[in-house]
Amino acid sequence: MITNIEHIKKTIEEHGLKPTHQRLKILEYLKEDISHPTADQIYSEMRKEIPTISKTTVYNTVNMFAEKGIVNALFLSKNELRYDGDLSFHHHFVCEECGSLNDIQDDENCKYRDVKMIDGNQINDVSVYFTGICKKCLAKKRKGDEYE
Amino acid sequence: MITNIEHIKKTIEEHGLKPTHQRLKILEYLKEDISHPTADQIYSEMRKEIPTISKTTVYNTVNMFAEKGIVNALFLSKNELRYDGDLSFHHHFVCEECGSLNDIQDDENCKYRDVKMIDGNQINDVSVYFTGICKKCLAKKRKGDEYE
DNA sequence: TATGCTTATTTATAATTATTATTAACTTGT
DNA sequence: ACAAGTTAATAATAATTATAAATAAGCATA
Repeated sequence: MITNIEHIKKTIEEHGLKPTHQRLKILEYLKEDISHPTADQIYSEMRKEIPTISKTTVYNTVNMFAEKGIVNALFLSKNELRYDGDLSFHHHFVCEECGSLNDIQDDENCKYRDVKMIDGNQINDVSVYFTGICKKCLAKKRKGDEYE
Repeated sequence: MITNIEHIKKTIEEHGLKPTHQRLKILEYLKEDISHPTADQIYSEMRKEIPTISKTTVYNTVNMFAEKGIVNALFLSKNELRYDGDLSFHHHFVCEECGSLNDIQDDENCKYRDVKMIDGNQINDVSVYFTGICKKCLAKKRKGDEYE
């Protein structure tokens, strides 16, 4: 699926927002970048193309996007609110060693996917977060062990 | 299960920490209170019994507890880091309307409970967060509809 | 049991950082 | 050109962390 600029524009308009230059660029970036950037990282990236952009605009825009459900806000660790333009059902893994964040594809182990109601509460969304030690850090550890 | 002060003390010592008055009281509170308080709420509560306690101590203590795995840190929304003294496997539900936070007991729908490895990454912990509209807010809405 | 010494812990203060509020300037469509 | 919405610059707020001084606890020695 190609996420071209026309598609981006359509998404923004469909949610009742005007497709301004800033909004188009920010959403385009969030759809293409898989690193789940913070508002500050988005700001730095946007300044390359829109040098006059302000942090306020970035915050306003991503907040609106998140409210409208155009992107997902990820609460992964203290002082780090990240944004994810990938709306497909997937999970997130944070490495306790290096702090890296990776997507985990749902493999049918989470049966909550289609749950609509629990204990009388209406469920709109489910997020699954994993923490542990990532592939790379495990390899590094094993390599370290050889010389101990 | 009674979480008495001796048990609290043992838990702290077993994790290599000295069972100071402040630490005992903070952990005792986190084990008894089910409201998942923020650091600030813990600070307010502790001042009732330890009027000289500082915020720094609260932050240091809960950070250490979370690092050692004595309590869980919950990242639920921006600007709100909450702490949970209940280490049993359970999930959390945040109401989009009123912001309330409730526990959700695991009902075997999350098969990730015992997963130890995904894509070569070592999994140490899994957290499931639900968002939606809580029982109370649903009732309020229905009541409101009657008069529309 | 008391005394000093050492280290860990707590406290008070200041600094930092992420985010939001405010308001003026700017765009865009009619 | 006008009106409405959007952006940008600045200031304000709030959560958290850093720093360093004060306190408390542990322990050996007398």
